[in-house]
Amino acid sequence: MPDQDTAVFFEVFNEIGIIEQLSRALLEARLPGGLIAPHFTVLNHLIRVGDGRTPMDMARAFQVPKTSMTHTLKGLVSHGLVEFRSNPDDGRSKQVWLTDKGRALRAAVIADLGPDFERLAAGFDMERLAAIRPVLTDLRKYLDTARD
Amino acid sequence: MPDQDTAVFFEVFNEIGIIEQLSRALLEARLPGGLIAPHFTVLNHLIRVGDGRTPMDMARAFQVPKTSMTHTLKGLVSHGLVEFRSNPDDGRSKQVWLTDKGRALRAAVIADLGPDFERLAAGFDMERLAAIRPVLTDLRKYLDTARD
DNA sequence: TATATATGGTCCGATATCGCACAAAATGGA
DNA sequence: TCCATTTTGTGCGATATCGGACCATATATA
Repeated sequence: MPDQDTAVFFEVFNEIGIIEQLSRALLEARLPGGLIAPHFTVLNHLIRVGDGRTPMDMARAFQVPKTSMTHTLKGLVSHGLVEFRSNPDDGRSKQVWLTDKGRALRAAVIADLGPDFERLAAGFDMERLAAIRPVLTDLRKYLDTARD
Repeated sequence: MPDQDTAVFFEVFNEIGIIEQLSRALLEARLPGGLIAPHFTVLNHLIRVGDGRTPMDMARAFQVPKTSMTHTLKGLVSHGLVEFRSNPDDGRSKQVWLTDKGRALRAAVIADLGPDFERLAAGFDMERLAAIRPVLTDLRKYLDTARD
């Protein structure tokens, strides 16, 4: 029988897993053909933390194998949404930079999601949602640092 | 520029996506070889809502294509964790039942996660985590009904 | 400096995910 | 009842994910 704290984690992670699947479906419904959630996630990450990250930086940030990141980036490059530049500080690695097309696509997808979110906001208490955001942010940061 | 409500949804879904990836890594580190998160998720779902669901029931519950569910269930059957029974009410479909081995495995994995969660609980304010759980549950239910 | 070890990225093969098409069975309407 | 439509599950091919191996480069150590 799990104790109280572990039960809370278990239940929270379980709910988060289901919500992630549902929200991913919402997102992918607005992505152009050939792009899936991981592609958008990378574009978004590069906006949030800034251009010029290396593939390994992002593989670690998303806790995915570096081979998966290679593959995702290859898709983004082939669509002209990001570009590689050599890393002046480290000959082994590359930097990933957004193209104008990449920035524009991210903005367009977010704009397209607007009506979806508007519709959802009409049926849910947004005060409660806004209230949990800081906790989720802290939890995300905590889990991110707690893995070693 | 997205309005306030859509921004909240966007940020919450973004945090949830990252937390899901991190928590999935925690889970899969405790699963025996050959099993990945979707396998465990199915076992867990069958405990939560009860045995005897059909593959389509679960594909809908997880918002996953039915072909993906077929594949996941095939893996669980091959490991002896669930079994199919014919559906007396509908000749097209099957029912999925947990085996003793399946129930035991789920319990063992949860037990193995205990220490991980204990360690995490030591560094995070569990009051705040417990407080967001009902909101996540309501959000999950809301999103689940809002898709049509 | 010379060498061993660690790290970044890619290739390759195995498994997972998913859209499409199909067959079997159920449902609904004439 | 008959037939069209819907629904459930699976086979198949294309893409995604991931572990292991590998090379190039950086870092640590003697």
